[in-house]
Amino acid sequence: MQLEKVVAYHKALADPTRIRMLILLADGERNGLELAERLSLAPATITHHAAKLREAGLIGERREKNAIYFSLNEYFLRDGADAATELILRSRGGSEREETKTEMDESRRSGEQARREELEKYRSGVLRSFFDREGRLKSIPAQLKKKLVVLEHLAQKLEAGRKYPEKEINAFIREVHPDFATLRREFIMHQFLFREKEVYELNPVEMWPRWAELS
Amino acid sequence: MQLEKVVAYHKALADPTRIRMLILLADGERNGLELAERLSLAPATITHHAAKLREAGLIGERREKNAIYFSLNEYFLRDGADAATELILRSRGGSEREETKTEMDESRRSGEQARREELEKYRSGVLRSFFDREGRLKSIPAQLKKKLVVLEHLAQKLEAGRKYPEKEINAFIREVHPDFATLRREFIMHQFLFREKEVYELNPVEMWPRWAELS
DNA sequence: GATCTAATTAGATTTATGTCTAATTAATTG
DNA sequence: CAATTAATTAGACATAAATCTAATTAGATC
Repeated sequence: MQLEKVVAYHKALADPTRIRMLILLADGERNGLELAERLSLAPATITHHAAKLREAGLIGERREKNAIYFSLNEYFLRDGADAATELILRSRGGSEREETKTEMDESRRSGEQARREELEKYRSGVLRSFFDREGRLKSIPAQLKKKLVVLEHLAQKLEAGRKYPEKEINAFIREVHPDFATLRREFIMHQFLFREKEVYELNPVEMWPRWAELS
Repeated sequence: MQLEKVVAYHKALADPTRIRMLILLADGERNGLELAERLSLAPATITHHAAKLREAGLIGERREKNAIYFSLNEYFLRDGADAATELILRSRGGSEREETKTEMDESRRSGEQARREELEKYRSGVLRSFFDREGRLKSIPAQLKKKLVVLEHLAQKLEAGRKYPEKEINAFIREVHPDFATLRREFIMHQFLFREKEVYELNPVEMWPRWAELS
């Protein structure tokens, strides 16, 4: 998933030897033995680190004779850095009030409490109007906020960390609505689920969209 | 040093739990127990991760009552990402020829060989004219390229990985030139050395400036 | 095909890291 | 000051990671 990608990227850069390799490569191609020599390491160690950099997409390689020349993938380097900040900061932005709890007096606090209740009322209202008594989805809401409420409700029935093959996801969705293809796509688009080669998995809740902040 | 800072930053982000904490914090302050609850972890685990995020400067904290509220330091998040790409890509840029070894025929190759010899000739020329027979520096070159040759020459006499207290560095420099303050500053400015509270240490050679590419 | 060079794999070792439980400290409130 | 709540520390455990040596594979060359 996105999260794991970001973690892998940072893991790749979380070692001084690998950074030094990249600095060297930023200056031009180098083969394994050259890198080993420059960094005073055994060739096997270079192979080890090269594998990690390769997985993160940070280097390219090219064979010449029986040597392999590594090069820096500058694009991925910049791109990975962006992906991380975006993943983390994506959500934040809407409210932006930044009002600390210290400053909140009792009346405000109960105002917050009231808001929570109001949201829950909105939520249950949406659910009541879009699901029938058997728990089947009558239709897919057109309005974004309502759609997210519905998707969240369904996503909560899935198990965190468990891997669902496509068939299973389809079956799960079909239990509540015939158009499993559309709903499956919505789950992906809105980051409730992520797919990795035909296998679906729940994203951590922090990555789910926050409909409460929508108009 | 810079390198270690960059590594520490990436280490901090190289764990899914910590990323999830930051995502949560991007949405607003949270105290330890709240985080533990949201992530289904023991409070002690949050303390552990908070320490790492704190070291990397990625979070701020604020005490209220007997709870501690953490918040995302958005500035450091973006800044750290930049620092990394800059450290790696800094040097590259000058030549930019990007001509692979495959394309190089024999004549080109010997041209490269010739260049290397020429550089070495330049280098020894500079050293001969700026150092006297006792190995003392006659004067600090004004021209950047020559200055770098001189600094590199001196830096090579220091031991990689060893920590030099200020006194020692001063003594080392004074052996070849009376103005140790100026030279010490030059070493820092040009990234041969880095300082961390009165202690100096050699940067890895990849971080040294490449005078060969200067005019 | 024998030889050489470069890279990889396998396996061992050591160190670092993430998580937990239990005990402890810190601050707040009755 | 007793009781409560939140955070930290200490220690244990399990897993992951970095490095090395030795053996193996891959390609090129004689």
